[in-house]
Amino acid sequence: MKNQFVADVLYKIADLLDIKGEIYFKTRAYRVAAQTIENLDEDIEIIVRENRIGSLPGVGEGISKKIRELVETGKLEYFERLRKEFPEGLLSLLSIPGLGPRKVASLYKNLGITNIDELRKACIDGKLRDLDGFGEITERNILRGIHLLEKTSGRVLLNVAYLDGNNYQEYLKKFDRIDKISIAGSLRRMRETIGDLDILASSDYPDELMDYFVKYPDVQRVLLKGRTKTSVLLKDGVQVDLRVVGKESYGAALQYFTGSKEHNVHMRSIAIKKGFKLNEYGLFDKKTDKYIVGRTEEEVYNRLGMSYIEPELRENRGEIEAALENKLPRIIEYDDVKGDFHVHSTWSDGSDTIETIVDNAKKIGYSFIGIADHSQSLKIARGLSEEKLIKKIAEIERINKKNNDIRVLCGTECDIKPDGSLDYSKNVLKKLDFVYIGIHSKFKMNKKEMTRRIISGMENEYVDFLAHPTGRLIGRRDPYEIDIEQIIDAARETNTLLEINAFPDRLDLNDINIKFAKERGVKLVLGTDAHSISHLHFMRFGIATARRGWLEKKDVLNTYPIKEIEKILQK
DNA sequence: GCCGTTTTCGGCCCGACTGTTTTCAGTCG
Repeated sequence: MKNQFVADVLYKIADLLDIKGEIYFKTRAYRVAAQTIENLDEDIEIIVRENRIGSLPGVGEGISKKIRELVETGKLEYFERLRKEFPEGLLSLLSIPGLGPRKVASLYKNLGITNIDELRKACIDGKLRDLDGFGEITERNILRGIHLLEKTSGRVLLNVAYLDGNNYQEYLKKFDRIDKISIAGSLRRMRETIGDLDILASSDYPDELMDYFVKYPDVQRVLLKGRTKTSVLLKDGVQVDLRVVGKESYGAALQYFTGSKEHNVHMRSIAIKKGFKLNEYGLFDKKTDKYIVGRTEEEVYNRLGMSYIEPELRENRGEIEAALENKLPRIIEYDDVKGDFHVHSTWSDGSDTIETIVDNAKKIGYSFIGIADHSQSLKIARGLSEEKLIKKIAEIERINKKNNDIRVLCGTECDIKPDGSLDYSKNVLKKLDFVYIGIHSKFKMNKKEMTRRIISGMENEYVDFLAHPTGRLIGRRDPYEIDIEQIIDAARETNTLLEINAFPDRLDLNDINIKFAKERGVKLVLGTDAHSISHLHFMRFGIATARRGWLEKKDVLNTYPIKEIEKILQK
């Protein structure tokens, strides 16, 4: 699929046009089109072939032509020309906090700055302060921005932000003149990475609340401070924004600050069409400015003729249209999951014994727990030989006899070898309660070979689940070269469930592919890939990703009663 | 550049804060 490639080119065109000083609405048009392509659950090449580009929302005549050229030739003349007008590194300057297209253009035009290193030097030399609109403070802020960008690459993983957010929220709840408080922003939507953390509160004492907010022990620096908005930088590099609004605006503000930006833009344009004005203070009559609703999010959605939209769905991927028709799926809830399939024990590279894992699973309230250790060829992770695996099956039988309130399932995470064969014989595989397969070596095969390798694995009759299907590690390793559509189709044909690996740096499959798999009739299975009992709680992030992929309870094996799961696995 | 219960031209989401100004442009979300 070339979808991401096409979207990236459109985003870059928008950035370049911004720097060129093109009108805002033109560059926005490119970004809207890019977002549409990015969120498609269909291959753009097929859409081009069938002459359906023009029917995509936000894609008109001009951009249609450009997409066609890009898909058919792999290049775009217009983009190449535009790119030649500016040096290569200029776009990277836009990712520095505080620098937008106007300032970047001025830096380039007046000082000839083309990349981050040159900008850093110019700041240190005090060259920026003479430019219109720049000063000494700007220089310092840019230097800080560069430092921050290099330290954190701008975003943190969901689990880090989740912990920071909850701890901060607990601290703020101790302020006794606070009425309401919620996490908002991309953390509330449970995106896989979080740029900064948004917290919303309502209080009749905003000044005192802001004073209390900046005294949090983990605060490194206060970035800005006002009556309604204050931002701080935590010691771990995460930025936290607190917004304070009145009670009558709380729902509208929560809706607004939860985003996504694209969801909000769409919401507001619907409000306008229906004769309203929507902002963070409420829903107002467009003509008279009279306040209509705003205390709760439900009120806002309902008054606009929509059903309530869960935060995880708010990415402008069709949820607004579905809510208008009252056709949103009832997505899986966080307490629907009855157990975990993907847990490593001391038998391979896990740090806890099966008994400890079982005790913790019981405490969580699970009705089953699946132990899936590595297979024999994965020496680095102390993969089990067939003999050892047989012994492990016996140990799990013993543990099951001692425990009536939880069922322990013995599985494996069996390696798919480069030739597509599996790392255990069928004789052994058939003795297990379930079989995960996964890629753990030779990641750099070409697309055709890698796709064939994985599909060969799935064709084995004893295989139940495909672990971390794309192999990506967020921020560290790209997905393997695979044809995800072929994999999804093969999963349906071979009755293999695709995993949503809940480990925070994997979250694999991701939300878009999950939605795609569901639409193709494939079921999914959640696994934490826990290597210690503290990782069992990562399940939350897997469920969040399932919710972002529009999954319902029935789409996820972990929500079924254990009797039914055993029946399904025996087939 | 896109789009149409305000429509084929003229809008396009909108408010807060900062730094640089002396009334506002730029950035952010």
